[in-house]
Amino acid sequence: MPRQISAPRGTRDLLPEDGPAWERVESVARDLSRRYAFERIEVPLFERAELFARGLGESSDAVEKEMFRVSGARGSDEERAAWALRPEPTAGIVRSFIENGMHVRPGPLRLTMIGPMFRYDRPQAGRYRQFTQWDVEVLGDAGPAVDAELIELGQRFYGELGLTDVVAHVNSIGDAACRPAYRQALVDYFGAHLDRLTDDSRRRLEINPLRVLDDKHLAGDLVDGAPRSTDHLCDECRTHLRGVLDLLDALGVRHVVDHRLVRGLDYYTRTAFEFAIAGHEGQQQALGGGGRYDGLVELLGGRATPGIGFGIGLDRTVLAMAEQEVALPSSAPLVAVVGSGDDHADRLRIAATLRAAGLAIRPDGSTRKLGKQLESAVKAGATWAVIIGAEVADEQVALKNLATGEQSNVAVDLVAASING
RNA sequence: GUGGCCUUAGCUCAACCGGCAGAGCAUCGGAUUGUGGUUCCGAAGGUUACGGGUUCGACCCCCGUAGGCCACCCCA
Repeated sequence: MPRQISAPRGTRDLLPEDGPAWERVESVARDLSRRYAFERIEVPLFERAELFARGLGESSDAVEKEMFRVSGARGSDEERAAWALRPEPTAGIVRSFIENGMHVRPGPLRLTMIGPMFRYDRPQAGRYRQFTQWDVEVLGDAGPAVDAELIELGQRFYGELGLTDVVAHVNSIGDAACRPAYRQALVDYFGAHLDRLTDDSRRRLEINPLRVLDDKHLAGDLVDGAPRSTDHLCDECRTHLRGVLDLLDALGVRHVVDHRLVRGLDYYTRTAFEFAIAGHEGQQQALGGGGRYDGLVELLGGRATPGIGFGIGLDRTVLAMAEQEVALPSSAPLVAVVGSGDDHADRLRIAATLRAAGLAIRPDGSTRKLGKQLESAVKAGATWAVIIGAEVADEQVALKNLATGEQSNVAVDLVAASING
């Protein structure tokens, strides 16, 4: 017996019973993408590692310790270390935007994608090394209206899935004009309380002071006394944030201003937001997040173009739906086609006819007795059975409702209407 | 990357102090040749995660590895 091989750490298989919830989540995401006029884009699952290092920032966790390196079979060590699986979608999409000269397209450009992301992190419930995100990006729109529109879109997504208790956390972390002063204010403040910081935070204070605010070990009074980014915004950033918040109020979108929300990636400017679910204080409460990245396109070599987007974690969304026991819409009826003896030609012929009429058909391929075939049909989730007998000579079959047991002879042409009626 | 708990049949779990690995559910087959769900009978399913060690003897004790869960770090 060969040794058994198991799935890589931090990955899992989606099994047939997981299908309906994922179908639901993906179909709502796709339908909202359509209704919000996003166009589909696909970019590679791996890129040059340098793209992520430059785009997300060397000091971001995703680059510093979660980069999932891949190597080609040939080439120098240098070449083989040059690739990484994407930890998030934005850098690749912006790369594609620049590379394909998309700035000449009529803007603003609204792009969307659903696909797997990879982070070499320690696995935990709701945290995987391969996970799936629904991503939307808008390039070429600097105004606050699009910020509000995206936050509203995220909230609508959860709402349409039946997830309650999702709150949008919103903050502004300023831009190139005002962030340096805010950084300095944080350095001054936390520098005066070095003894109360963790080692990690002391290190962050030098590399990226904003992220000290992320530290959950920070004492409450230290947090309350810390400088707030919203108090250090330049006029443009303050006006922008005001605009976003006013629009959210006008739209009735549930949100809170969260002064500790700074986001882990370096490319964000101004608006940062996160969708958090209640009841997960601390842990994996972030179902999705995003923000504005007005400097990223230029940073990656394109002409200056404002951008904003979000990524929503579909794994955590599915998990939250299971926890809250959200009901899934009932699926289309499944019809089994059963018969007796070796009448498979009739079974398959009628199955094809019914499929052409749009029904989901599961023909029984066995020669087992009818009772066994019906039993297996029920176990497979069929709600109707088409039983083929002598009447097939007149293009008639017995149509049985497996829930009620009712049965009657119906012309093959009328089966679909009988079931759907 | 740090720490704690855990791993026995597909699933949920038993197995006394170290003495022949079991049950329920699920699966498959059968209960006088055309109708399922209940019931009854039966079958199959295991290198006890993997590798070493101690012992006459290891699911059980020791070491290592892998994986899972939880809490950190951080995030989706």
